[in-house]
Amino acid sequence: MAEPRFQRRKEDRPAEITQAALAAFAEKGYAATKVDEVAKRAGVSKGLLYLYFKTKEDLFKAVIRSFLSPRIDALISNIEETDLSAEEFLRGPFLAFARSLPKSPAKILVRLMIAEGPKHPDLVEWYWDNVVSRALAALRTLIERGVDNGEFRESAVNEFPQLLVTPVFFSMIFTIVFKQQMNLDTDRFIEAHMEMVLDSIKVQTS
Amino acid sequence: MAEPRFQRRKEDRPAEITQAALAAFAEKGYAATKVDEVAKRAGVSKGLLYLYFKTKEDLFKAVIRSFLSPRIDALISNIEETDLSAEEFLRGPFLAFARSLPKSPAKILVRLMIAEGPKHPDLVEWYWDNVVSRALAALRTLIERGVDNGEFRESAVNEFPQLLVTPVFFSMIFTIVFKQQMNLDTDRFIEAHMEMVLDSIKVQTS
DNA sequence: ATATTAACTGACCCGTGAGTCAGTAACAGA
DNA sequence: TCTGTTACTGACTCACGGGTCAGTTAATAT
Repeated sequence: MAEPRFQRRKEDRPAEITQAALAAFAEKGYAATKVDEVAKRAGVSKGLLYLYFKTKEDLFKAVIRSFLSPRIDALISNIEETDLSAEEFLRGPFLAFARSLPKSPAKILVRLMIAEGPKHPDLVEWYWDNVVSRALAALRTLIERGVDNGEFRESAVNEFPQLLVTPVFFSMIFTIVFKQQMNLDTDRFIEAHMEMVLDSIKVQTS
Repeated sequence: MAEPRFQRRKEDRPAEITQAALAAFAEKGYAATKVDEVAKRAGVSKGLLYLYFKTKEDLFKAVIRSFLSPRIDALISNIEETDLSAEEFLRGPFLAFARSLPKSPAKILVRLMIAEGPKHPDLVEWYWDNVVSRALAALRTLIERGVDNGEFRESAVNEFPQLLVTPVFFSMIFTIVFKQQMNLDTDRFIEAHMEMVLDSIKVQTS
C-alpha cells in the first residue's frame, strides 16, 4: 500500500507555504484568510505551517519580503548597468516595467501594504529601506544622468522622482478596487503620462 | 440624584455613531475595530448601535456614504458654476482642493476602500456611480471647456482626466503607509505636477 | 531488522468579538 | 401621578479561528 501519506521536504516547505499564502491573501485579504486555508493550499497541515512560521503575522511578513526582494534588485541593477541614454531607458525598459506592474501580482502587495501596513510598523520600515528608498534613489540617479548628458533640464523631477511613477500606483489601485466598473487602458494611460513628463523635462533640440 | 443615565435622542444617534466609527476605523482599520469600541466612543451601548445598523458591515457602508456624498457634490457644483477660465480654476480652487486631500480624513476612506472594497461589491458600485464617475465627468467637462476657449490643445488629458489627480492619490497612500519614514512635501509635489500638466496642454502664446 | 530522529498530522483548546434579548428607565400624554 | 410606549442597556451566547501538542510516520543510521 506504500503511497506514503506525506513526504519530508524541509527545504521546500517555506517557499511553498509562502506562495500559497500570497495567493490566498490576494483573494481574500489578510484578516479574512484562515491559516487552515493557507495550509490546505500548500498541501500541508496547519501544525507544520506553525513549525516554519511562529505566527500568522510572521507568515505575512515573510510573504511580502520573499516576493519583493528579487524584483527590486533586478530593477535597480538594470538602471545601474544600462548603457542606454536616460531617455531611451525611460521609454524602453522602465516603461515596460511600469506597464507590467498593474497586471502583475505586485498590485496585491500594494493592497496588503495599504491595508495592513499600519499594524506592522517594522514591516513598513523594512519595506521603506529595502524597496521604496532604493527605488527612488535609483530613479534620481537616472534623471541626474540625463541632466549631466544634456538630455534633460533641471526640473521638479530631480527633486520628486515620484512624478515618474504616480500613474502606475493609480492604475494598480483602480484596477484592484474597480475591477468590474472601470475599463481604463492602463498601458496607454501610463504611456501618455510618460510622454507628458518627457515633454516637460527634455531640452529642446529643434 | 436625578442625573438621568441616558437621554433619548433618536434623531442624532445615527450621525453620532457614524462619526465615532469613522474615527475608530481610521485608527485601527475595519477588521480590528470592535463594535463595542465604536459604541463606547459614541457614548452609547452596543445594543443601541444594533438598533440603528443591522450589522457591522452595514455600519461600514453608512460611514463611507455619509462622509463622501456632501463633499463630492460641493466639488462638482463648484466646477459647473464657476466663471473662472479653465486654467484659473485648475490653479485656484482645484489645486487647493487637491492639496487639502492628503491632509484630510478623506485619505482614511481611500485606505478603507482599498482594504475592504473587494469584500463589498455593492459599496464599490455605489462609490463608482456616485463619486468616481461623476468626478471624472466633471473634470473632463472642465478640460473640454478649456479646449473650446482656446486655452488648451487637444491632448491625452481629454481622454484621461485621471492624469490630473494621480499625485493626489500617490500622496494620500504614501502619507498613510509611510507616515514615519517619508517627509514628502505633498503641497509642492502636487503643485509641481500641475505645472507639468499645464505646461504640456497649454496653447503657446509667446 | 531495529532503533532513533525529526518532519509532519489533526483533534483539541480557548480567547475573542459579532450579534441577541430580557429587562430598565426616559419621556409623553392623560 | 400614573400609565403606556419605546429608546436604550449590558450580560449573555455561540461560532469562529489562531495557536498547541501528543501522537504518527517517513527517512536515516546501525
